[in-house]
Amino acid sequence: MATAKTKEKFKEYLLTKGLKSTRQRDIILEEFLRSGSHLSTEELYLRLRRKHPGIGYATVHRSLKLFADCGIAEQRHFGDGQARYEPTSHDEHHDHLICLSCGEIVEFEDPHIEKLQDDVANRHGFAIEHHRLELYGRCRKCR
Amino acid sequence: MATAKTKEKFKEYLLTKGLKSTRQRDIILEEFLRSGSHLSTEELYLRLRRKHPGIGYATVHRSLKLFADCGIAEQRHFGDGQARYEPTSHDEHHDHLICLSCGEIVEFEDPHIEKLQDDVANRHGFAIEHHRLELYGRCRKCR
DNA sequence: ATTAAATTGAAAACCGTTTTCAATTGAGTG
DNA sequence: CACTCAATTGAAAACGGTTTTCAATTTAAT
Repeated sequence: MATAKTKEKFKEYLLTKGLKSTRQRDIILEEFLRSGSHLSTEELYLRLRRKHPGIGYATVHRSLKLFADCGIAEQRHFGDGQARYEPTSHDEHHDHLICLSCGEIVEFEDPHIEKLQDDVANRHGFAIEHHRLELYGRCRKCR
Repeated sequence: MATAKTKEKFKEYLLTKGLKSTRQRDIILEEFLRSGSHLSTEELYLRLRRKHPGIGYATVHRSLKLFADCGIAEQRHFGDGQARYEPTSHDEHHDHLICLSCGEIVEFEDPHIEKLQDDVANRHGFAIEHHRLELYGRCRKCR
């Protein structure tokens, strides 16, 4: 858990951009890192409200965007029409399995697939910046 | 171009559901099939308006959903926040390369990748219903 | 023709996201 | 420690794509 390092990186980012370190940002980042992956803005906002009723939705929203700009979070879109954020993992890039029944989201890595994707891109003359691979179905419990 | 067959399938679908065949639906389906892939509701609506100014946005929207329910169209979401529809292809399943500069969308097939996806799903006990693979980057012209 | 149900177009509602704005706070400066 | 000024905040409004509502119209079966 590189929580300290992540906070460091965020502080660094704020400095270089002339932005300010605030109580709210600290609290939101803390909760974001504690709460695990794939949270929507709404979900994070609701969690925060338990202990910090003063923090507004807009601030949560803006903080998540900041985290993404800074590189410590990534925005994702699964099929349900709302943005979700996950802390940037410093391991291998990963993709997602999503259960259509219970909503569970499982991460996986497969370098072999990544390689084949690069091949496809090359074949079409594309310079890939990022990709998205999601497998939707029923998890072991739900089927 | 299995246009006739597609129209047939749609008529069939309307019948079995007790829905009605209308002038508007005919026109919208015609234009949808003529216009090629990956159109948003808005885009299709604008095209239609040229020759058929009477047709409303809501009707285009509802027709596209009907087409999807019927199985002759599929809804997609690429990164730009609006739904796009493409006629269901009866060939191999395909995925997409999307150019971040010009918005061009190229289709590709790769059975090898599909196979590896199935392997991943099995490993995690998932029964896959569908998947989504999109490669975002710059196309040959744009880079 | 008659009828009942489905469909239509315009406008309003919806919902997640983003912006506005006045009040507050953070962090350098004298 | 004030002081200042830009950045930030929370509430509410605006936004943009999607979906629904509703009265009028059309369809298809009688």
